[in-house]
Amino acid sequence: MFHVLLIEDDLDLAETVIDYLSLENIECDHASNGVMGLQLSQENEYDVLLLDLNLPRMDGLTVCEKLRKQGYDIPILMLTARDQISDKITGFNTGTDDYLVKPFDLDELVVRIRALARRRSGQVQRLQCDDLIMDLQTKTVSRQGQLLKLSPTSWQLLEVLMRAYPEVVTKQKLETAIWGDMPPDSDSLKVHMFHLRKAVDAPFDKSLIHTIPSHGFALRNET
Amino acid sequence: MFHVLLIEDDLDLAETVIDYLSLENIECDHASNGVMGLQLSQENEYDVLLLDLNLPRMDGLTVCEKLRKQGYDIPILMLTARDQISDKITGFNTGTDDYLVKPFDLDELVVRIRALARRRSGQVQRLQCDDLIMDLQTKTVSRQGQLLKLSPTSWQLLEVLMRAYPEVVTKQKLETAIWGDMPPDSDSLKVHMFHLRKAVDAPFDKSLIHTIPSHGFALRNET
DNA sequence: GTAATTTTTAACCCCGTGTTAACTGTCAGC
DNA sequence: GCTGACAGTTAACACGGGGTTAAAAATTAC
Repeated sequence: MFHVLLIEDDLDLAETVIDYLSLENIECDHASNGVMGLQLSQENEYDVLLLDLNLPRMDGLTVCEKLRKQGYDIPILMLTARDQISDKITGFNTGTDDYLVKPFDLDELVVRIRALARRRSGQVQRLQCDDLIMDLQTKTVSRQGQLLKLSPTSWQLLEVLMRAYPEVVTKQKLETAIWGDMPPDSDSLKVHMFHLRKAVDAPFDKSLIHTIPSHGFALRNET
Repeated sequence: MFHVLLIEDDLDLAETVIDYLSLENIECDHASNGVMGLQLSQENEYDVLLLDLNLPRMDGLTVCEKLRKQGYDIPILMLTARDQISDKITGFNTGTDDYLVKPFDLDELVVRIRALARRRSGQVQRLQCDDLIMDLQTKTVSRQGQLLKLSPTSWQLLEVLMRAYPEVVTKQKLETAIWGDMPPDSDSLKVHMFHLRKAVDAPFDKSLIHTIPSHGFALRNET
C-alpha cells in the first residue's frame, strides 16, 4: 500500500525495520549511504523518506536540503540518536517533517509513517531562479508574477535547467531527459530551446537562459 | 506569529506551556475543559490545537471527532499520559495528526507545533474549492448552493481532484484511483472527464476543471 | 423481466505540438 | 575574404492527445 525509502547505514537496524514494515503492508526500499539514497529518492516516487542523520558519503541533513532545493516535497522522517536533540531543530528548518529518537518503537514508526503519508510535506515545491518561479504542484511557471504558457517539452527543458541551476546542463543531458535513449534524427533540441526562450526570455528585459558554447545551456541571473 | 489553542485542565501545566510559547513568539489561548475548547476552536482560526486526552465535560478524542465531522481540518497535537499508548493509535484514527507523551520537553513541543502549522490536517470531512463543496458525510456535492447529480465514477474523480486541490493530478493517478491496476482497454477516462465537466462546469459561468496538457487535470478557481 | 442508469467501446474531429529541413547569422582559422 | 562548423530562426507538415458524440454492453433499480 505505502512505499517508503529507508536510508540507513546500520544494516541490522535496516533489516529489522524492513521486515517489520512489510508485515504492516508497507513496502520499504533501502539505501545504505547518502548518495545512493538521494539518487533513489529522485528516481522513484516514495510516500515517505526515512532518513538517518549520520550517514556515509553524505549526511542526512544534506540529503534533505538537496532534495528540497531541487523541488522535491516528499515527507521526510528523520531518525536521530538521543544526543543530537539540537540537531532536531536544524532538521526542521532544513525541511524535515518529523523525527524519531533512536532507539524507537516500531509501532510508533508505523503510526508516523501513516500520518506523514496522508499529507504532503509542508515544504512548498517551488523552483526559483531570479524572478522566474516554477511551481511543480500546480504546474505553473511565472516570471515577474506573470504566468507563462509553456508547451510540454518546453516545460521539461525548463524543469531540468531549473533543477540544475546554476550549473550548466549539457545538450546530451537535455536530450536524454526528453527522449530517453531514443533521440530524434535531426537535432530538434535547438528548436525547442528557441521556443523556450521565446516564452521565458523574449517578453522580458533580462535573459535568463544562456548558452555555453560547446558545453550546453544554463540559467543565470547575472549578466 | 503562530496562534494556537491549548485545551488542558491542569492549570499549572497550562501556565508553563503558555509562558514558554510566548517566549517563542507563539500566541496561546487556553481552555480548561472540552466543551469550552470545542467552542473556542470553532470560533477562532487557530494554526494548531493542543489537546489533552483527559478533560472534564468532554474528553479530547470526542472534541477531535466533533471537529472533524464538522469539516474543520486544524492540525491537532494530542497530549497523552504515558500509560495511554494504545490510545495513540485510536487518536490517529480519530483524526489526530501528532501526539506527545507527558511529561514532554517544551522544545519538542515548539518544534512539533511549527511542523504541524505548516500543513493542513489530512482529516477533512468536507472538501471545498471555490464555490464547489463536497460533503463526505452526506455524500453530496453542491456548487453555488445547488446540488449536483454525479455518477459513481464522476464522484470518485472529483473526490481525487478535490483532495489534491490545487495540485495537478496525473491521468495515471486518476486511472488507478478508479480501476486499480486494471485499467480498461480504451481510455474511457476522457469520457468520464467529459461527463464530470458536464455536471460540474457546464451549468455555470466559471470552469473549475482544467486540463494541464501532458500532465493531467487540476481544479482551479482563478482565470 | 423490464426499464433506467452507468460504463465501456469505438469513431470522429480539431488544434496544439513536435519534427523536419532549409535558411540565416556568426565566428575561427586558414 | 572564403569556408566550414555551430547556434539561432523560420515555416511546412504530420501526428497525436484530448474533446465530443453515439451506440453497445453492463450494471442497477424497479
